[in-house]
Order: sequence, then C-alpha cells, then structure tokens
Amino acid sequence: MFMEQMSKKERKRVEIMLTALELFSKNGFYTTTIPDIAQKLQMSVGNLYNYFSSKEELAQEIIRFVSRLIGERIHEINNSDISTKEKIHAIVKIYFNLCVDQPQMIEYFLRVYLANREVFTDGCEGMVCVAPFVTEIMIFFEEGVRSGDLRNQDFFSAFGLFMGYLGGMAFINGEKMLTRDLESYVDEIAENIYRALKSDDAKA
Amino acid sequence: MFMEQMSKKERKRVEIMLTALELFSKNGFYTTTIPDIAQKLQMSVGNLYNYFSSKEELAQEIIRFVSRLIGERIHEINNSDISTKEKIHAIVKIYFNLCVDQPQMIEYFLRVYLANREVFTDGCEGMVCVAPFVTEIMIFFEEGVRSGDLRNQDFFSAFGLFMGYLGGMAFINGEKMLTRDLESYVDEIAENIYRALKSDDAKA
Amino acid sequence: MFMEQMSKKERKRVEIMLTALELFSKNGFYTTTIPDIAQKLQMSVGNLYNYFSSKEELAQEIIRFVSRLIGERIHEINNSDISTKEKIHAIVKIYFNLCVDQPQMIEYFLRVYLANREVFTDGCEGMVCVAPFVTEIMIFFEEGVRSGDLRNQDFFSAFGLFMGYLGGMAFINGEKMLTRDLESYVDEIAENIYRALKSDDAKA
Amino acid sequence: MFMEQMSKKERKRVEIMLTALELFSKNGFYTTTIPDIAQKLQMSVGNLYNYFSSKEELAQEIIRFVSRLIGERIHEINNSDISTKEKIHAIVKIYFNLCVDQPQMIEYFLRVYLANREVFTDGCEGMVCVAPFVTEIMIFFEEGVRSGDLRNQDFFSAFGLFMGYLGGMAFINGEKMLTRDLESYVDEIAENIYRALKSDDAKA
DNA sequence: GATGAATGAGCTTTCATTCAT
DNA sequence: AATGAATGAAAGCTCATTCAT
Repeated sequence: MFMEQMSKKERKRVEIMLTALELFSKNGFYTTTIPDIAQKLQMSVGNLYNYFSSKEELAQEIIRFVSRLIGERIHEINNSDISTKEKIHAIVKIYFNLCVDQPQMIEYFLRVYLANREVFTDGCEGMVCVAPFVTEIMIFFEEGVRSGDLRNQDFFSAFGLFMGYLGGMAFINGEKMLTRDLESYVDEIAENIYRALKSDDAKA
Repeated sequence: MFMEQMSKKERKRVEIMLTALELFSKNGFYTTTIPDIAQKLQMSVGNLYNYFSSKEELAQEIIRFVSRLIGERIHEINNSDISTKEKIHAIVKIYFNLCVDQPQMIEYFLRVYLANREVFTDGCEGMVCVAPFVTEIMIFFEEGVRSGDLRNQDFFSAFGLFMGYLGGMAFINGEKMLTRDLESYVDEIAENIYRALKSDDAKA
Repeated sequence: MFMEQMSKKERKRVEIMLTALELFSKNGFYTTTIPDIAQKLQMSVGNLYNYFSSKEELAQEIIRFVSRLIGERIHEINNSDISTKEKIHAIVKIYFNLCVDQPQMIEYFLRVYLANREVFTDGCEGMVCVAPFVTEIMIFFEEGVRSGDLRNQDFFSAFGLFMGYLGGMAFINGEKMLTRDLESYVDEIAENIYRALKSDDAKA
Repeated sequence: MFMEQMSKKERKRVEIMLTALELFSKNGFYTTTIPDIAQKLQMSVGNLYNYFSSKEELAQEIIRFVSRLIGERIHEINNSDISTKEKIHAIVKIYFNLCVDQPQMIEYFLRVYLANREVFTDGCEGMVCVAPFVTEIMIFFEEGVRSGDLRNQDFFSAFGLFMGYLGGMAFINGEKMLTRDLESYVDEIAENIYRALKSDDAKA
C-alpha cells in the first residue's frame, strides 16, 4: 500500500494527519486542541511539533491530502470509458460512498476547510489547496461539453451545482435528517444533475 | 420600519445581534471575541451580558433572526401569483441579492451556523432554529409538485439541490473566484435548477 | 410584634436582612450575589442600596441582629429562677430548637460570621457584633461560679466548651451525619457540659 | 524527610498545596485567587493547572492532606501505652501545638473546609475527605469506653464535645481574644473534657 | 526524535456598585 | 423611593507554542 514507500518520518506525518482529520471533523478546528491530538496518538505535544510547525500547517496539509485523494478517485472516473451520464452517476456514487465510509473526509471539507477560511491562508488561498480535486471536476465538465453531452455554460455554474448539491446532501445526511440511506439517493440525484447540465439534444 | 414597535431593550438586542452577525460572519465564531463585539458597539462587556446570557445564546438568536428574515422573503414569493419557474427565478434572485447586499447573512448561515454545529445545540438542534426558512422552501416545492410543474421526488433531493447549489455559489463568490458579477448568474442558475426539478411534461 | 413600632424604612431593612440571612446561610457569603437577594425580594438592586450601603454592611447588620436575638433568649433563661444545671439544659434546648426551626441563624453564625472574618472588620472587630450574645453567656457563667455550682476557671475555657460544643453539634447535624433527631441529644449534651463545668462539691 | 521519596511532580504538587493552604487559611477560599497562589510560587497560572485541574480540586487535595497529617499524629497517641486521661491530654496538647506552630492547618479546617461546604462536593461529601482524622478520634473514644474509662454514649455527642471544644478554642485564639498563651490552657481543657466524658466509677 | 513542564496572553463570564431616569 | 442598564476590573481557566532535558 502507499505507506510502504515512505520514509519513517513521512509515515508518522500521515498518521498524525489522519488522527487530526478525525478530530477536526468531529469536533471542529478550534475546539480540537493540540494536546487532544497528541493524546489520541499517544505522543507528546512537543514531538508533534517536530512534524508540523503549527496547528494551521497541519490543517493545511490535511486539506491537501484529502483533495488529492478525492481527486484521484474522480481522475479514475474521468479516464474510464463510460458516457457522461454514467460519469455523473459514478461521481455521485463515489462521493456518497465516501460520506458513509469515511465521513471525516467530507466533513473536513465542509466544516473545517470551507468554514474556517482564516486558517487556510498563506499557501492555501483561493483554490490552491483543493486544486487536484477541482481540476478533475473541470476536466469532467469540459469533456462533457466537448462531447456535446453537456450544455456549454460558465464552469462555476456547473461546478456550484455539482459540488453544492453533493455537499448539501452530505450536510443533511450528517445532521441525520434523511429517513433513507444516503446511498439510496444516488440514482435520483445523479438524474437531477444530469437533467440540469445536459445539452438539449442529448438523449434523456 | 420594524424597529419602531420595539421596546428600548429589544432594539438594543437587535443592534447587538446585527453587530455580532457582522463580526461572526467576517471573522468566524471562535475568532470573534465578546470584547470585539462590545467594542464595536461602544458598550461594556458586562452590559452585553445583560442582553444575552452567553456567546452561544447570542449566536443562536442570530440564526433565528436570519432564518426568519430570509423565510419572510421567500414567503412573499410563495404567495405571489407567478409560475413555478418564475418562483425559482425569484428565489435565486433574492438569494443572490442578499449575497451582494447583505453578505453577512448568507455567510453566517454557511460559515457560522452550518460549520459550528456544536454551538447550536440546546434549543437549536436539527432544524429548529432555521425552520422558518426551510418551511418556505418546503411549501414552494410541494406547491410545485401539486401543480404538476415539478417532478414528485424526495423533498431532500430537491432541497439539497436548491440550497446546496445556492450555498455553493455564495461560497465561490465569497472566495472571489467568479470573474463575473454574482447577480449575472441568476438566469442560468435558475434555468439549471428548473431543468433539474421540472416534470417531464412541463413546458421548457 | 416588634415590627409594628418601626418606621416603614426600618421594616424594609429587616425584611432585606431576613432574606439575605437565608441566602447567605444556605449559599455562602461570596456565592450569594446582590442581584440574588434583590430578586428574591422582588426589588431592584439599585433600591437595595438605598437601605444598605454595601454587601458587607448588610452582612454586619445581620450578625448584630442575630446576636441580639439569641442574646435575648439566653437573657430570659439567666433571669429565670432555676438551678445552674437547669439553665445549662435550657440553653442547650433553646440552641437546638433554633437549629431545627430557624437553621439559618445558627448557620449564619457558623458559616458566614465565623468563617469570613475579613467581611466583619470596620465596626465588627473582635466580639463587637456578637457582644449581646457573648455577654449573656458570660453572665450565666459568672452567676454559676458565684453560686458555687460551677468551678471557677478562665471564662474562655468555659465559653469555648459551651459554644464550641453546641456549634460542633449544629455542624454535624447540618451535615446530616446524625442518625437521631438533634433535639433528642439535649439531655446527654447538657449532662456532659454540666459534668465538665460543675464544682466538685456540687450535687451530681 | 517524606518529600524525598516523591517524584519531582509529586513534590511540586505538595509545594503548591502548602502555599495554597497558607493563602486560603489566611485570606479565605474565595478571596484567594489562582493568580495569587501562582505569584507566591513564582509560577505561571497556566502551569499551576498542570498540577491541579481546578481551584476546587486543589482545595480538596489540601483537606485530604491536612486530615491525613493530623490523623497520623493522633494515631501515634492511640498506639501509645498511656491512660485514657493522658491520651486526652496528649490530643489537646498536639492540637494546641498545631494551632500555634502551624496555624494554617487548623484554620484551613475551620474556615475553609467547614465553612465552604459547596466547594467540597464531588468526592469530598460527608466525611470522605476527613476520614483519616475522624477515624482516629473514633478509635480513641471506643477504646476509652471498652476499657471502662469513658461512659458509653453516642459517638457524636463525644466527638462534638471534643472537636467542637478544640475548634472553638482555636477560633477564639485566632481572634486574639485570649489574654494567655493558648498552650497554657492545655491542662484545664483536657480536665474539662475528661470530666465530661469519664465514667462515674473512673478515678478522678 | 521524544518528553511534558512551563509560559503568558487571552478567553468567557461575573458582580458590586453607580447613576440617569 | 425605585428602577435596571451600565460599568469595568477581575476571576477561573485554556491552549498554541517553546525549550530544557
């Protein structure tokens, strides 16, 4: 697995990031303390600072990590030989799977990264830290337009729809407001997205 | 205006809420301090506690206030005699107007209320504090379905699309990622929403 | 009763003192706030300051009041035509009755006056504020000695025994450590005190 | 001495407790602040919280410490091969010595522990935190009864006499009301206690 | 690398007291 | 006499970060 080719120090960095990811997602950035993280890792606070020079740097590395990971998943979908409609379905499915299996990642995105912008400055401005992920969505969209499956419109109109919608559902699910399983929504939500974006001459 | 029929104490409460709303939205809940709020109001810290018994209570009252206010705007649209498609357009317009004219309100929703759920417990669980707003969206959706304009689907599928999309655009706009004016997006975004939700036999 | 010959202002002062006595005894001097007292009296804090110029003055007036009241009870016993042994019994009885019927008074003595000496300076030093009560004990003791019933010893040796003992029992009772009713201890405790103080040639 | 076998952290805890004991006794629990204690120790406020998690916990640990220490002194007396009458004398002597040499301890008992019961809850209810001391008095009393030296009576009647009396004298002494040296009272007070408790057939 | 005691600024909250009305 | 909003100093406590070991 990917941990194997890393140095011991890199492996420890990842371990710290995964633990901090969990705590930040569950309890929030400001309500999670460095001692909390160190304790869960059975590590001293002083030593934690040998791996990350500040709480902010740690938070930034985590969003880069998460963005890269989600980006990779979408990259695979972009590279697969399926229709635009099927790609939408696949992306929604991947996203909701993540929400259920690794909720920390999506929660981190919504409740740490998006909500505490003041933490993600100095090297994380704009989209810098989430570029791998945004780029893949952009590729998906442009290929859909080029192939004639999607209407040509402002990228952000499409991006906001796609990501806002999925994020919104993730939030509603996190609040335990859904009566059904989140994964059971995949079909209808993929359908809604497709209807919103498809070109008028695309097949239903 | 509405301030006139209030007692002096109620007016001061509203004044405090508006100032805190501004600071919380701009700087975040945890990074805004009570002394910050008091200073901006030219008021002593102690006196602020004569109006709100804790920072959390203040935050909760603000979300109730904002939800009521946005709910009222949508209520007017629901009551107006226009088509479902036009209602979608009107809601998007209202929302983006707010984003531009009173960005604090939308930011508060996205970055304070949604992001710091631990603050909104004890009287604000689930949707309690945003009910006025959610209810109006629900009414809009159900009337659209009843009239045959919208497909009948799970409410949250529609709600997530609508609100996730608008929230996503507000966020992107707040990040200064858009090259155009947010309000110039109203048409295409209303169109996307309508396409996603409309029933198959509705007119284009 | 005694309230009748007072001015309206004096009556209000007593009312405030009785309420503060209750709260101070139950919750302690520092944990009881002026707003607490005002609220229980259905009175504004500002107005309370028209009657007492500070929290400390209020506390001092209360101890004078309590000391005078207990002093009067003992005065009656001193003036009654009974033996020294019977007087001891009567004082213990009066004291334990008070503990049961008006526990605030004894508690105030033990937990407010004795414990927070820093509050009772400037006009309450030494025994000044409890003189009425101490004086009666002194009279009791000196008459007992003069009559030959009690051994002649240092007044404070006797006073410490008498009052320390009763105070100790009141404390133990307040802590709910006794299995029996406090009043059922009157006989044996009066007996112990008498044995400790009586002169060698007095009858058993 | 006993500090030697402790870890560095335990030694610091004791150092903090002794300093806090002094300040709490002299100035009271509520009028002594954490910054006061830290300053006297030449230590930062934050660091003090590395040793005790709250002001209340600190106060509780102190009473346990004091109770254990006084308990040990009485334990030695209980174990020594002297008459009941001599034991009473020894306990009074030990107690008055403490009052003179280490007044903080007795004052802490009387003015912090007994007076501020609300501080000593959650792990200090009833007698829990003073058990070592109370237990030794109980042992003394029961052995005295068993040996026929003391009358058999309710334990609390005897305990209240013994401890109330000594506490009362300590208080009077603390108030500078005595004209003589406290230690000069040992004989007559031990005598009074013995007279009160001894059995009728015991020798004078 | 690893530890965790130490720092100190800053947080939320409290409360006796004052004073304009 | 009566009100209660206003003050402001100070309290208990937290926590990111440092540093001697």
